[in-house]
Amino acid sequence: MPIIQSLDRALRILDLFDEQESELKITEISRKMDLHKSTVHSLLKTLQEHRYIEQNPETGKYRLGMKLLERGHLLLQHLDIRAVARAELLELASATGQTSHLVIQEGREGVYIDKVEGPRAVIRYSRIGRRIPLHCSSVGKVLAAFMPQAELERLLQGYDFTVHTSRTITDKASFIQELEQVRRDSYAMDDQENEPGVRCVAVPIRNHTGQVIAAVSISTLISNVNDAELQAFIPVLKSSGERISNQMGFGMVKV
Amino acid sequence: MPIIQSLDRALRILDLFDEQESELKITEISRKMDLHKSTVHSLLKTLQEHRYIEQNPETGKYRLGMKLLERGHLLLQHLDIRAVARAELLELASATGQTSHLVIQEGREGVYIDKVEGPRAVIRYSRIGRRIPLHCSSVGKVLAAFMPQAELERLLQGYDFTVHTSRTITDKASFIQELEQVRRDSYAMDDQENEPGVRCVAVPIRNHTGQVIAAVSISTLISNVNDAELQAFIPVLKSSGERISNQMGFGMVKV
DNA sequence: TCCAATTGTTTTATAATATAAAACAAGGTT
DNA sequence: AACCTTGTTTTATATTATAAAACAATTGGA
Repeated sequence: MPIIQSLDRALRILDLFDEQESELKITEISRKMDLHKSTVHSLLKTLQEHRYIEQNPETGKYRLGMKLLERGHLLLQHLDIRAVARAELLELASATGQTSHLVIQEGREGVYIDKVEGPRAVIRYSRIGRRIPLHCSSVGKVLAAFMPQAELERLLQGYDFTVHTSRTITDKASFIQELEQVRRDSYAMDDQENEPGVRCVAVPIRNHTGQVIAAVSISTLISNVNDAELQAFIPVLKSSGERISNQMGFGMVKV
Repeated sequence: MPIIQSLDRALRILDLFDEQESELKITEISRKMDLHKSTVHSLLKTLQEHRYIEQNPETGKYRLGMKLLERGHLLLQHLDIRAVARAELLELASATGQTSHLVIQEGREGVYIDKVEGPRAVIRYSRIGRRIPLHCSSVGKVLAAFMPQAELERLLQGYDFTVHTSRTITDKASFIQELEQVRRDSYAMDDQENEPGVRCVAVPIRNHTGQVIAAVSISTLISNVNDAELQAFIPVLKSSGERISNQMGFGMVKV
């Protein structure tokens, strides 16, 4: 495998640090790497320029730099939530027989980014990439309920509570009350508010900082799924949401 | 400033990724960097070997690798302990009037990584970055007592029990016995073993896995602090150590 | 289905750079 | 004050990184 020796060496310098050794001297690195100290110096100065390494001004020693944190966070953001959630969506669809969705927020709407139809599913309208309103969908209520307060206030400025069915929430005060209920219950339901005859429940998905980044839901027809069956789906869905969140880093102890 | 060009280029490749672009093709990187694609390929393969970059097997594109997360977490650990402990050191110094230290292990010694001098403090010899022996200091005894058994055995192989005062422990058997006492008491004391006239007590700091990663101590002069006063410092110090450990994730249960 | 275009990967000659020896500057210890 | 250690700088040259060329694999369009 082709390799760039000087890059290889620099990355191995980054590996020298561990929990006990947060700082290292040039001469220590030189000895551990069996490289001349002026070679080590050049490598360190390049790493330093890019902020992967910094020099403690008090001791002259070197330590890991903030760029690692920055790039590491970016990586976390990129972890494909779809890939992580896919197995859970399959499991939900199988366990309930219904359609399960994965939705993220884009601006003032939700967007379907994945969907699995169960064996008894008859919900066909949703499509990946399609948008869904926040005020009258279970996933939308979840996303709105758990967004930061300031962001929610900005969202509601001039928000258009379009009527979808006779049961749609159409005023701000009722919506806010609904969101408080969602926070208490840790799930949301839209009971024919978006589509006549269709009931959905949704729960939040959190990332490593606890921030809600998506919602996962189960969608049903009232003609196919009675009240008791729907209620029984809620803990199953909650467990699923928790597992996805864990895989997204939520609950990982601050390290 | 001296610079390694190939390292510089590799680190700039890592900078190309952002929130919108989590994956990049070799040809895209080649164009953005104005480098030949075989040059880019070599850089990417070296980064990949060290897990700073990985290749999506489905698309052939490249993305940031898990090593950034790992090194980033390590950095967080290093940052946190000083920042987290700083407030406690200030509190300890204030509450006891003495000097408080934060020490981590490096090889066969401890290293001061922070220090706060209290209003009644007269201990001046310690300096950040300075090393301290494990066998005759309170912080050293803590670090040795709570390290993994195999690591302790390796440490003691050929360990030089240098004499610092007439009270220094100078043989392995006595030292091991002392460490057993430290484990039972959950604190260590050096009673003029490192420096005549100086007595110190120290307690462990644990991370989220329970591993001891540092020690925090109070240092006193026997001429300024009598036995009863020193004994009264111990529970204060223990509480401080526990608070620091909690902030380092120790004791947190995974959701 | 076939073919062209594009992209990823490999090889290797040589232009360009990384390396370390030597020297200097700064800090720490005795 | 003197000596030792460590960090930093300079520069000749040994060594490597680079890219041109070629090949392999994949993708997209007709």
